[in-house]
Amino acid sequence: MPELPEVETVRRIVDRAATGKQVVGALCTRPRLVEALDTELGIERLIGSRLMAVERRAKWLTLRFDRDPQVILHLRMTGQVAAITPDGAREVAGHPVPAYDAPLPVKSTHLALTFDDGTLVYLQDSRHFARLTLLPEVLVEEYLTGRALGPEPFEAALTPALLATMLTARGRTKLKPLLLDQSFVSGLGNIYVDEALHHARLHPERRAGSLDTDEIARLRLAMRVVLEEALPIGGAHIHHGKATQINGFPRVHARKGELCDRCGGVIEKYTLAGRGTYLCVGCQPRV
DNA sequence: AACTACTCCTGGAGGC
DNA sequence: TGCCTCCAGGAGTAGT
Repeated sequence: MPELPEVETVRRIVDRAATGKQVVGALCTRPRLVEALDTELGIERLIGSRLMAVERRAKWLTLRFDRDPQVILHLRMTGQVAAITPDGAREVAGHPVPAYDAPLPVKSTHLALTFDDGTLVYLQDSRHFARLTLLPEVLVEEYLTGRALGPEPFEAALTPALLATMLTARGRTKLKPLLLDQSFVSGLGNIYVDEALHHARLHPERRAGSLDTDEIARLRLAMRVVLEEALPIGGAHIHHGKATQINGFPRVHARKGELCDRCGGVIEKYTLAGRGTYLCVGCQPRV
């Protein structure tokens, strides 16, 4: 599922392919994908606009144009973005379905932007959860602020001391649902929470307030490490509950029944907070 | 504050 | 092969 590394990969792809170029065609085949705030609805209103920057905050992308409306995009669970440049080169990121080398567009291609040099940007979303918001520039910041996003794990502001304070404030909450809560820390989703907790050798049901100083430091480092190692490989490669390991990642998620690379323990799966949760019984003790 | 349940939605997997 | 059922979960909201 698109989490911070996958969304950052999408950001880089769209930025490389289309920043500085002008929209000459905009087509949306599924009206519910697009919502408009304080502005007229209609993706075709982007025609004539020049893309100035592609920004990311947690899992939210902002496409900045030289005139309104601006675009905020969230891929949710099954969003996928592809950019095809005039030389035929293609870059794809996000959800693995459809296959990255599938001919495009496909049935689930709901949005197509054409730029002035012929570059195409497609949005696929088989389950229709992705949302694209059109809004005036003056509302972009307010919209993102309204998401009440906590700090991203990379932010310098997220010091061990701050994390300790935050954990204390949510002392009775189990780590897994807490790390999934975007208002606590932002950017992690189900995959990276499992990976971070495994890296930190912490059980997903540990209470936030029960961590000692060393464990807090481990958790902080772990969140950074798992995101960092996923970025160069374009995020996790998980398809139908099976992980394809690249450079040893992911280490637990979608690896039920396999053995932990670190301790040789068995990786188990169960449901916690309504989410498929993977952990190593060897190195993530309950206590 | 913490937790559960529900909504959005479809494609693929598994059962028979 | 074909039908059926179930499951996957990011964010938002509502209810306990």
